[in-house]
Amino acid sequence: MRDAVKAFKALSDDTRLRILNILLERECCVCEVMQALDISQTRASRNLAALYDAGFLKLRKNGLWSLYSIDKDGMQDYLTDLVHAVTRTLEGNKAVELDRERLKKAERVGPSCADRIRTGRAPA
Amino acid sequence: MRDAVKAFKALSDDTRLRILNILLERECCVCEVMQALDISQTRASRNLAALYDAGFLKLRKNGLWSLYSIDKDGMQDYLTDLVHAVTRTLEGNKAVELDRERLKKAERVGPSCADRIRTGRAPA
DNA sequence: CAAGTATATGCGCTTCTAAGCATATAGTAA
DNA sequence: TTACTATATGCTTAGAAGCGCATATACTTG
Repeated sequence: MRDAVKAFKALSDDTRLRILNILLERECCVCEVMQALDISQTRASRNLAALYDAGFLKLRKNGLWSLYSIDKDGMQDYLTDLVHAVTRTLEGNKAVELDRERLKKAERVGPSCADRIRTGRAPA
Repeated sequence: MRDAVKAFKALSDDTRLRILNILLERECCVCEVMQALDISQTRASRNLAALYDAGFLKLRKNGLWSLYSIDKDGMQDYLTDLVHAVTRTLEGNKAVELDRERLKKAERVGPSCADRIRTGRAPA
């Protein structure tokens, strides 16, 4: 039961549902998540870790990048059910559509650069 | 999205998953929940309220009793999906089976009496 | 090797949650 | 009405969660 509680906890947060949403689109590195959701590096990293710990995601390292994606094959069956439920709850949601838009424009650049994109500040 | 988060929050707790489990068996009043899960009146009442607020339960008042049950018909579709997912996560769980056993022996008596049953203390 | 970069994490702060105790509320019964 | 009973709730406290800052870690490149 601990695992089930953990899974539901992982989904009981706005940020993490939004992350799941963009990962349903495609595999992302941390800095792409930052840009798509317009959030800080710490926040992106920590919430990805939470989804990973709960068993929803898999991680592939490529050089400096941590590439997270939904672990469609490795996931427990009941987690797959939950992801479907999430998909349904997010249908037609505005915030979630905006995240998808920003994801399209996201570049695979690091946190400092991504942060400039986020905040609109000029390069140092 | 607020509602979805609320639903997942409602399910991200041991006690509430156990409550859902016994309500899948049958409609219960608060004191039966106390006895089945071996928990206090406050705890039973508050957690039932949380599941109710999230839209999983319906409430029927009969005299002094508040009778809670899973709102199979009135529930949003995605909540139904979640209840199914819960069912699968609880399959074969020992704690949950014990709750079901205790539910069979539970009597529709009030908190003070139920508390004696729970704690094994002699009547005052 | 040193410098640079993408991500993870320790610490601290703030906010949220769970649940106990005591009490309020509402229905019942004499 | 008063006494009793089932449930809800205000107040409080202990613990957990979310996240920012600074820093550590790990990989890459010169």
